[in-house]
Amino acid sequence: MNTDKLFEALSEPNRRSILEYLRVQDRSVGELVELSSLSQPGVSKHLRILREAGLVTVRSDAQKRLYSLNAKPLEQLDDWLGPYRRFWSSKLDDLERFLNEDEP
Amino acid sequence: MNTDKLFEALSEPNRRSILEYLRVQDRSVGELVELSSLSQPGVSKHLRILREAGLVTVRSDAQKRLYSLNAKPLEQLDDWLGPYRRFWSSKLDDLERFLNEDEP
DNA sequence: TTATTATATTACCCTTTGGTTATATAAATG
DNA sequence: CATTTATATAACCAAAGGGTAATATAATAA
Repeated sequence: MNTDKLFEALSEPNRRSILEYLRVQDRSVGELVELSSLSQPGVSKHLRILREAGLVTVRSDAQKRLYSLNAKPLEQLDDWLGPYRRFWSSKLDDLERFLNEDEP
Repeated sequence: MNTDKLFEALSEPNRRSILEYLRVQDRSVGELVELSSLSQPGVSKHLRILREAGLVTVRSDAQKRLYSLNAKPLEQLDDWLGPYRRFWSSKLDDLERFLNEDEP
């Protein structure tokens, strides 16, 4: 899945909220509408973007559509963070200092 | 620093590129212009947004302005990912299965 | 089959975004 | 001080984004 689309999908606060609701349990569109402060089409539009980013999956249950979190793509985000980790980990900063200890 | 602003800043591919350039070494605006495919004002605008998200810092060197990466805010992203990790870590998935082994 | 329920799409609106060119500002240099 | 160099801001524009009401679709229920 595309990294650009992933970041794009995550850039919207309402979409991140939806992911957090789905982290707790699967939800129908109607439930997500109640949980959010959005209209039904609003929620559906966000769900579409999340689906296209691979962050959620749907299955049908009678007339309802149940959405589930699919966190797999977030692993990409974790990977993206990888090279930046050393910059905020103070322990590694110490290690760096140690490795560069040649200078006076 | 604000989480919304952080995600927003990271949602733009050119801005993520700039961060990667700065991960290697500090850069003047002019250098970033050459590295990117953007106009000088274009780069300056992105740098402003990165600055406001706390992801870069500036210092002056003669007429130049040298930008540095500040990865600290990315720790927030790492934290945000926290609760999602268990969803993609297959090892933990195995642990979950084990913990739920009561069911036939 | 018709009506009801649940969701997706369409059509619109307004605001924001990302890009550019032109211009202002700031520092160094002749 | 005038000029050059380097960057930031302003002004502007087209496109995208996010929101809603209205409408289409899909599945169940009467």
